[in-house]
Amino acid sequence: MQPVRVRFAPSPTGALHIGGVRTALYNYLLAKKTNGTMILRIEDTDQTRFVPGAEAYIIKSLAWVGIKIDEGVGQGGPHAPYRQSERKLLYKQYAQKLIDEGNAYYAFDTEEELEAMRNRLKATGSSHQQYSATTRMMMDNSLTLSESEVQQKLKAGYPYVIRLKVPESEEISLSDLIRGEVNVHSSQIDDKVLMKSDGMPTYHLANVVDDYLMRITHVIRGEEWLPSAPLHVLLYRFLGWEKQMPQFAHLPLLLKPDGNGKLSKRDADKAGFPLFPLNWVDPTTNELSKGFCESGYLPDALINFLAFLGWNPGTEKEIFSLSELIDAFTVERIGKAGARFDILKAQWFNQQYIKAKSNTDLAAFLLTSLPQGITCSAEKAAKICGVLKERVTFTHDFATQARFFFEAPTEYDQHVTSKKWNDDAIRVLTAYKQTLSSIKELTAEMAKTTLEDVTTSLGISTGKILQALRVSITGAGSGPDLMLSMEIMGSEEVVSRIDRALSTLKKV
RNA sequence: GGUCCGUUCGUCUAGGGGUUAGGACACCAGAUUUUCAUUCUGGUAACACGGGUUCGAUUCCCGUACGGACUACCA
Repeated sequence: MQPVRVRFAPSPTGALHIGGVRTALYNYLLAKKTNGTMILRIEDTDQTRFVPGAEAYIIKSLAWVGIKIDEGVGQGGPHAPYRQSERKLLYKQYAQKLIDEGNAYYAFDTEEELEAMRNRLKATGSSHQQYSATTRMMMDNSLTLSESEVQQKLKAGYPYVIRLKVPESEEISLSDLIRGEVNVHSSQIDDKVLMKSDGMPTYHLANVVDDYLMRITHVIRGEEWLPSAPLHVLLYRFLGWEKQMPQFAHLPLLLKPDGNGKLSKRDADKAGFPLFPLNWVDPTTNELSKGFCESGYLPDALINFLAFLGWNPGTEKEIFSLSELIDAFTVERIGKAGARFDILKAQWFNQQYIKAKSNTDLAAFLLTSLPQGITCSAEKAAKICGVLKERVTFTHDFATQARFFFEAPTEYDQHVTSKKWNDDAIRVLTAYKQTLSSIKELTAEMAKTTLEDVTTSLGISTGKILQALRVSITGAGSGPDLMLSMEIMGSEEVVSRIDRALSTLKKV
């Protein structure tokens, strides 16, 4: 396949939704697969929705998940600037061309007039209340006004927009890489605003102009854009760019985990899972949106999970690194139907990726989240992670599950003590700690054989007292391999903990 | 309401005119583990419905239902 030029084009209105991350990912996969170019374009043509920090957040998020931008905001490139607000002047000439050639027109209608038009139409029972071929001649625009009236209004500084003059009756078809042929009748499309009264283009114009200028070959975006795709086709045609029109691929949506509808932040909050790559604090409301990163997910796991929401390689392999995804990816294998977001599956992927990491890599997660005042060598942290990794789902689980390595228990699980703390246990532990105290370098193997020696000499089965030993050392009834844990703690610590348990739990 | 898009186990999905409709997550059971977790083995569970086309349709066509997106001077 020829190298593609694809773009991810979010608008900086807040945190980057996970669906956006998936869109970016699919773009990226195709770009890398074909040795092409991944472009980041910021679509900030709506100045009223601009949110400070959002752009930086988007860039940071993409970097975190491992999506590298070849060209675009924060990166530069031959088609700079990549921020639409900075390209403002560019769009005007194309709008002008459309007007000059009779494919667009000025419209001076006020908001009230538009509203009145809609109400009028609604009252007559019209199926759609749009500014279109059937209504445009009743409105205040350069189609109904005389040339001199128009010039006069423009000179006088009347606010105006530029609207596309959509053909009255024509079948518009486009071929979508995922959905095949899609046909829409032009009568269903309204005369969309191309240039707003503040001089900014709308998405429709800006997106077509920029995709053309930036030589975009494939537009991969969410399904919510499918209804306006025919409009874009029209724009390419009127601008004379039909031959350079990119291929379209409209991605299926990410759906709510239960029930139906587009996945939203509300659903995520309700179900208690993150919906954004990184934590995000809304600058105006101060509201925190949780990120996958801070919630203990590994970027590779997230990517793997996301890639499989709407795409699959057609084999039974499920664990794919980013570079394996690049190799396996094809647009043909993207599905058509929306995919529910199942956080349990994401957790499973995360677990798999954590288990696959080396102990030394994992140690970083423990080391960085150790409570104040606790120190731990990298070597010891790696050992701890080694015994813990099979039982961990999130990166922060290391710190919580490793607690007992650093802090002797102050209380003991009553369920265990009430059942397992008995005379036999006390006899074994008393003898065991004595033997242990003579051992300098305790290994798991030694811990085990010594324990067996003690129990057999006392005629008590090891299994009967093991829970008591665990609770005396960790305070809990369950945890990682006890002997290995004892090795990591060292005999001195183990002995003192058994001692302490013996004195606090003496009578039951 | 209108337009467009979609519909295989609870979820993500494979498949495709004749299959015991496959896998994964979740769930359940058993085994391993002195605990929990892991791991292993097994199990429950799906082609939305109705018409065609066909010797035969889950697969192709048409409807219906249901779901979703869109319907702004937002993207």
